Amino acid sequence: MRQQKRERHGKILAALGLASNLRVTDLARQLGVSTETIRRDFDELTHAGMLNRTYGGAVSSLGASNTTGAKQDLFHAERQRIAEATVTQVADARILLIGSGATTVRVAQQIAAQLKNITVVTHAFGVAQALANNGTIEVMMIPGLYHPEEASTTGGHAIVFLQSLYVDYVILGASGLTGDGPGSAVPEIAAVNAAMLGRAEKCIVTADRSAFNLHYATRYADWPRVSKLVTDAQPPPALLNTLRKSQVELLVV
Amino acid sequence: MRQQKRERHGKILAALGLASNLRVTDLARQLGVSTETIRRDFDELTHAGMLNRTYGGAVSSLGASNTTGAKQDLFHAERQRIAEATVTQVADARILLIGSGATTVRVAQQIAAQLKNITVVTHAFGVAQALANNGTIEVMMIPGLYHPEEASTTGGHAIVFLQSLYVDYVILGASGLTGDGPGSAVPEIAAVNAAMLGRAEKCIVTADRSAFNLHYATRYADWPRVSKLVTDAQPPPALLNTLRKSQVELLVV
DNA sequence: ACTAAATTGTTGAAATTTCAACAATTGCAT
DNA sequence: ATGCAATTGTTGAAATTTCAACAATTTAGT
Repeated sequence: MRQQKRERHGKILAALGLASNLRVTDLARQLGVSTETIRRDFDELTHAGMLNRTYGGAVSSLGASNTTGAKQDLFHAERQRIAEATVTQVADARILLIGSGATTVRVAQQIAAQLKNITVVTHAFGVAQALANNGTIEVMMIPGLYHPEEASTTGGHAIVFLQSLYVDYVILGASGLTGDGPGSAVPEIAAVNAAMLGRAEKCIVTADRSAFNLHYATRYADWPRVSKLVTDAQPPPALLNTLRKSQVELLVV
Repeated sequence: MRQQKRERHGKILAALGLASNLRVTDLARQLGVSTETIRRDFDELTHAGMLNRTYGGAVSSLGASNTTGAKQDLFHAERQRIAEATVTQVADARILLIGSGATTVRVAQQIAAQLKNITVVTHAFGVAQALANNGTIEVMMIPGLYHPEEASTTGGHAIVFLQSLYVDYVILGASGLTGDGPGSAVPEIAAVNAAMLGRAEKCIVTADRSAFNLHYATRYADWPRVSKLVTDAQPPPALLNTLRKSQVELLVV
């Protein structure tokens, strides 16, 4: 009967692929064994790191939680400081645009906590949901093709929509910062960022130190068009020089 | 106090991003409210299609379809049957519109599992995220004001955007089905639904039996404009009669 | 066939969750 | 301020799960 156990474990894992969460009782009936057997199976599979227990059941440990989890934690504290500093820069805003990325979502959470009675236009799902907490903020979603990895809308519809806007500030993230300008690893996002850039009085770029000197094909702006750069470490000398020449206000937190 | 509720819902959603599964008890202690409050929050967020209940907790609905939990979500199995039946009705579609609600999110999950190379236009975050995994489906988000409780876009921008579309099918949910027509509990959603209705060759309404004879102020359609109704139980006689007179094709699964 | 070990089932009590009904509180409009 | 509606808290009983202990069954090796 040793083999039946392996078979069962395989079935359990397969079932987890179909259903995000399983219940001890259902699985016992489904596989024709007692609930205690399933419970013991869960224990073993949990120990092997294949699933996580819930009260009465189990969920896959391969869920969406760990996709970006580790990466986000890496600069968690830094992003928090960047977000807090960025919010102080837009305290007088009445309407603003916010781009996509881990840092901008953090900024949105800070805005939700500190500002009131403003309007935010965004193409990032995470930003919209972060701002929804605050009942006094109106959130406008930009149309477009949904981009799963960035959880944002992109494409022509997004860019056309932006043409009819003009706001106080635009807050953008960046995965790369070079002498040429800020860039994004995702071309579709870069295109939307570029379109956003022209639609605001002032442009604030936020990025942590990991973006320094990272070069991506899709640069979305020239430095002279950027008003402020908020980051968590002193940029390398060459970049620093370009920033000064381009009159970009630098904020290191 | 309405604001605290939205805040909590946002925190719950955020917590789901960190931990793939949450427990009612933990969340209650963490947010400093009673377990019953969390339970009610879960109910509402489930209705919006943002999460799935487990015994004692909840998991993100972004995973896959959930074949368990008859008692957890009272109409879980029914919704699954409705979703499966609905997909068979649109198997020949090349482009379709999908509305918001727990049932339509489930339909989207089924579509992601079964259809390929189609375009879906939606205003519901949950629908977009459900379809994202299937690499062959193009998802277009409708612009508009973000509505936290329904996790959908609404308002004038959404309705104007819809005017430029014409698709094969539109799939809508309904919180109430009366002799007058299908209705939504949320006026903003009803307005978008009404706008969607005119932009498709055929209109399919999906609703579980709990919607029968529920009357809301915001009816979004007359029955003659509905092509099919997919539900899980025989409607009451009066409604049945109206459906027949209005030539609504009825599908009970 | 026999034994020892592993696996699985059974049972009842304890812990936890759910559910419904009702009370208390809060927010908002008149 | 007053009243109404929405939100939240409280309570106790019912349903469900967990846990530990023990019994029954199956497997593997000799």
